[in-house]
Amino acid sequence: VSRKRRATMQDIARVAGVSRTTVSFVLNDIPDANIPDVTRQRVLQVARELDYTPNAMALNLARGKAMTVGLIVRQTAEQLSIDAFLGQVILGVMRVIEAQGFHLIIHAVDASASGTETYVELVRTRKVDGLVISSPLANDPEIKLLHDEGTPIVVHGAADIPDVPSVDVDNVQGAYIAVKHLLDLGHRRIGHITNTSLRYTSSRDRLKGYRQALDDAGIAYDNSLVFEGEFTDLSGANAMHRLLDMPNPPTAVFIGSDLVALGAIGVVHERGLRIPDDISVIGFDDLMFSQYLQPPLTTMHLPPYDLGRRCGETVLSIIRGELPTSQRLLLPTEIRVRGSTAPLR
Amino acid sequence: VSRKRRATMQDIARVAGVSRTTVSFVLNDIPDANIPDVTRQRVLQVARELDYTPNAMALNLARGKAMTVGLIVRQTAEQLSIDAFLGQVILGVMRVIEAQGFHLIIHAVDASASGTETYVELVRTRKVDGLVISSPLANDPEIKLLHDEGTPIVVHGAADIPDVPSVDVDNVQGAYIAVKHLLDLGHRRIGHITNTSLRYTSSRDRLKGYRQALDDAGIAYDNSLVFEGEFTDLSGANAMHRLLDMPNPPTAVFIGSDLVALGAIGVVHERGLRIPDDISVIGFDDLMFSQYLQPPLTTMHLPPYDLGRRCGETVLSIIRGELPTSQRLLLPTEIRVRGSTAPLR
DNA sequence: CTGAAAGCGCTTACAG
DNA sequence: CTGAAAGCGCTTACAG
Repeated sequence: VSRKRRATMQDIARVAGVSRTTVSFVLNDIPDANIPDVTRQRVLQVARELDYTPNAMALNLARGKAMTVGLIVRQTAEQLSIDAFLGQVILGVMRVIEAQGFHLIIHAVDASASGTETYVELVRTRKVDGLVISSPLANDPEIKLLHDEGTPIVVHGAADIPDVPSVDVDNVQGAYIAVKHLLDLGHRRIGHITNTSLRYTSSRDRLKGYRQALDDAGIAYDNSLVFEGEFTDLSGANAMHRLLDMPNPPTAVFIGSDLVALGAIGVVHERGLRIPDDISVIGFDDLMFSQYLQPPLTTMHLPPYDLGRRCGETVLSIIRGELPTSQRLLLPTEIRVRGSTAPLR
Repeated sequence: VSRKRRATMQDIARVAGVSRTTVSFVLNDIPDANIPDVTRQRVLQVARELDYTPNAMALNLARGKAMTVGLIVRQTAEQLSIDAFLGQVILGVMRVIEAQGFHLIIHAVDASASGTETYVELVRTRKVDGLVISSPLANDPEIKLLHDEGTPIVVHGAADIPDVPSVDVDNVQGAYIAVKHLLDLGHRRIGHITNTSLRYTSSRDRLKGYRQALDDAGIAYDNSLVFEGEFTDLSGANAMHRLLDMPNPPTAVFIGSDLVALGAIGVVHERGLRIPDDISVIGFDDLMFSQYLQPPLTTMHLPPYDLGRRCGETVLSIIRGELPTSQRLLLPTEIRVRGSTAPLR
């Protein structure tokens, strides 16, 4: 079962009795090269007979483009396993770039690792023409570095790196809407469990929205009502325990991630409390299963596919040398009011 | 912000005052080339100064290897969005191949599309050295074709293509265990909703396990108790409606996918019935959220990360020219008994 | 209209 | 020990 040697342009040239140049011109449909139709047809015919397919490595080397973009996912194995979004984001990026003849190399790097040598290598070796970096930390030094070197790069999920184009969901606004919803229901003592460490901008922005909403309602920010989640259900469970252990626990809680909410909700049930009767819960992300919880989870819906699509469009436009129209693209989020939130009793 | 031109071996050779050959020998640490240490150090020094990184396109062209493997996902956008496994499988493949210096190109192709021109192109253009194909249909003609042409290829999630190496979960055994569990609880009238169309081998194998378990218990197979799911919660809802509309509905149902089960469970609740009191439900896949349902879903646990890992190891060994030790690798599945199944009343 | 030639950046026998 | 040269498979000015 040895691999059969594939035909090259050289082979076509030989069989068709023309030069490699002519073959290249015909196959690439070069407009200026006025190849007579007889020659053209002959070349095409031979190419078909030899089952010719261009060698991408040679072609890309000659053209100086890898025709590949890298998608860097900054998450640990665990986070990745439960991130229901990833598939959609990947798909969005993929569809857009494949439509332009590019392919997608995906690479995961642990959030903990410095990661310098991993994805920087991808661009230094020119295996990729550009990068989409998902969920980086608040200040990844490599990103700025790569960007300053002229690497086409777009950040998804964090946006405070100066000058680097980014696509993100409007976390501040989303969190604001979520907390506003609770306030409108009459809640005044509202807890918050972040989606992850405050080293992540998503987490910081959602906290900011939470604070703004409270502020606008004239409620003082109480730091003892805020706990950090860590992308996991377990972290949500821990935080909820501490919230419920308080002498004066909140009547509602805004959780920055449906996944984290899952663990938190489990704890509420474990303790024999009822949602939303005893405590209202609103999440963030609108994961697929959120609507199936008992009661269905009120949450903020994100557009993961669109996020991927916009990321893809942005890198491509930078690669093509067009400047992106917007340096920073914020996609809106939408509230999905379901059964887990109710008026304060 | 124009991209700065990166140094080439030529540059190093010029600056260090040696030939490109010598540079290549030093940088690649060729054992036979007995380069004197002074020369070696000088070359390495210059390489460092020029911030040299080899050009992957040139290197790969010269070596005739793309150092890339493709992961083909045969799912529609919708399926992909809710497939919580994908992330883990991708990660498993990635970790293994990156450890060997390879990268992962991921490509989704609609289950409906014939898909000939999409991923076959990936290998014809030599953009990838091998392929992992996930969840193909029962008989994808391209796979056999590629395999016969000598393409290193491993199939994940279907395994009845002659001679083509595959890695899968033991679906027959898993389904058998699941149904056996219901039988042991005293159920005799057991419905089945498949995970997807019977064109998929996973679906067929799970149906087979269901039949075997019934058979071993001396229960005749009743076709009217079996409905096809389609990877979606909605399809599960539809099937459950039909099951419950029967004059003599089942007391338990084995659903070939937790996702499909989600829809089915919703219908049970909608109708005011209780799980497991009125009907026992067992799923398959053990998705992350399954344990959080009310009641927690009894289901069969799969090892997605390991599946990815084994797939990666297998393609790599084929690429390296070692024959895979096992043509067909079946990973075991484990039952997770939780609250959704109970003894027949 | 078409070919010879140089180039993309690397590898690797083959000579000295 | 090290260099000149051919090769990987393509592109693309530059001549005729």
